[in-house]
Amino acid sequence: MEISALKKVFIFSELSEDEIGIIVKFCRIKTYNKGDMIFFDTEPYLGFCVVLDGMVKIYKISKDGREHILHLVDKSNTCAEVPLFENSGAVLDKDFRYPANAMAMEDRTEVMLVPAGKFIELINSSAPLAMKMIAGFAKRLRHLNHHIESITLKDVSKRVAEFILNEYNIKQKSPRWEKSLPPESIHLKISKYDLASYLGTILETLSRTFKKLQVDGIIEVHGRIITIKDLSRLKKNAS
Amino acid sequence: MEISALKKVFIFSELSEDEIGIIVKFCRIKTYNKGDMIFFDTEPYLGFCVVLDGMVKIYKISKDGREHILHLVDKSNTCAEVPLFENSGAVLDKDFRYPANAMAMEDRTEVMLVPAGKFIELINSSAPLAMKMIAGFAKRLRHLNHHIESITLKDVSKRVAEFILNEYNIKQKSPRWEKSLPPESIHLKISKYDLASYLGTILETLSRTFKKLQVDGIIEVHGRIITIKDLSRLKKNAS
DNA sequence: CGTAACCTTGATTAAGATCAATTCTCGTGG
DNA sequence: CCACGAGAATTGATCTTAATCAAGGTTACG
Repeated sequence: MEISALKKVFIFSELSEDEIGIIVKFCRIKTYNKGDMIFFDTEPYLGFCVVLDGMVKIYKISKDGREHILHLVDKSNTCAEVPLFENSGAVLDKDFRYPANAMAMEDRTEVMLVPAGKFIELINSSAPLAMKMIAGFAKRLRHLNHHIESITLKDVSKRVAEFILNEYNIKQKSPRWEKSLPPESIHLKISKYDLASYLGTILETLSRTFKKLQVDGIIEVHGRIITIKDLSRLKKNAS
Repeated sequence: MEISALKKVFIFSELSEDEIGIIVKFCRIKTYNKGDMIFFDTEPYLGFCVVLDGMVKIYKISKDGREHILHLVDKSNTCAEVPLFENSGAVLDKDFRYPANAMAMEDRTEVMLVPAGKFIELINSSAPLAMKMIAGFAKRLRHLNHHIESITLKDVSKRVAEFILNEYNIKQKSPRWEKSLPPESIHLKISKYDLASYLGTILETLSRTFKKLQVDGIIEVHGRIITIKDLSRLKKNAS
């Protein structure tokens, strides 16, 4: 793992190579295969995770066994930073647990664990780093607010349309992440089961919703490839 | 407005009276009546708000006119801080808007506006203040995650039970906020219409849900007073 | 005592969850 | 190369929950 890759991690992006070097020294990097657990919500909290490669899902299991995905963390993003700041530094408390479960979604998912105590020390001494943390949280807050809004105010079909549009826009911004794909197509990075859970519905309903959008000539679905056939109608659908 | 009251505001709690004095100097305090708008989501962003007294609801209106309450901000809490950090300091941008609408829920709701630019300067120079901001965001993130989980995984009846329990627990912690109320009763600070919106449902459904819990002997509802009759069953109900 | 805001209740409908049965896809070993 | 089997996805039939539509009741307050 080279330090340059870590500069892409948002909360580290403002730091110098030297500063990143200091952080890396007290971290542990581990590689997981698809389906491997990274942490459980029953485990004591040790620190937050940086996903260096692959994809991680953060999810909860309700009492009756249903699963709900809180978010999907891909390369260069972080998870489980929130508990860092919840107890004003008293993270060493043995009763402190991870707030959810984390599972690797791809083979060779690489995760760096940043120990809580060490990191708190560092952030206390660096205002710019603290600012970067805040910005990251702000972004996520905004996203969650929007997500709640979607789930409570929109029906499944609108949420799906919105999701596709969103992925499409992200793809437009980052030039050719996948080259073999035509520009009007997107590639789902997760299974439809997981996507359904993320959108606050279930697999069957998602499947039917895709079908309807397809029959209406708005999109085309081939496995994990979704091709937009009628962008303006898709937009209208997302409302 | 005395400075001591501002020390109760979470993000200011770490500051000295002198430092708070500096902040207050560049802020503007305004009083609103019930139903008055504090800001609209179409308005340019000027800064964040501290609710000094009363209650404020933060909400969005969907295209078809439905309203959804994102959160309720009471005395000593803040709102609209997220945009502060979203544009890495470029908050002076005229295109920057408030992310939602804010309305006063009570007469004589007192709100202090903290201008974005001035506050960013301040926070850049103060690590403890930055830490406080982060902690506040972390707390809110946790709450939103939990809220999403509730809305997607639980039915209305469970959400209502959970809400009542939560209010009950908060009341237990803060000794005698309302003295005339028996300990097993809670007082809704908002209308049932607003509560329904907050819980991701509608007034009629909430009304029926209260009714069912009442018929089952779990709670008793008299206007805005809810009395818990069977705590253990309420807990079981919240699952 | 009248009216407006707030709340309750009932009847109906629609969206989506659940249950169940297939089919599709793809990696693995024979 | 084929066959098998597991996981993923589709499709259909049915059922449940909660939204919608509609009407009436309560409360608060001038």
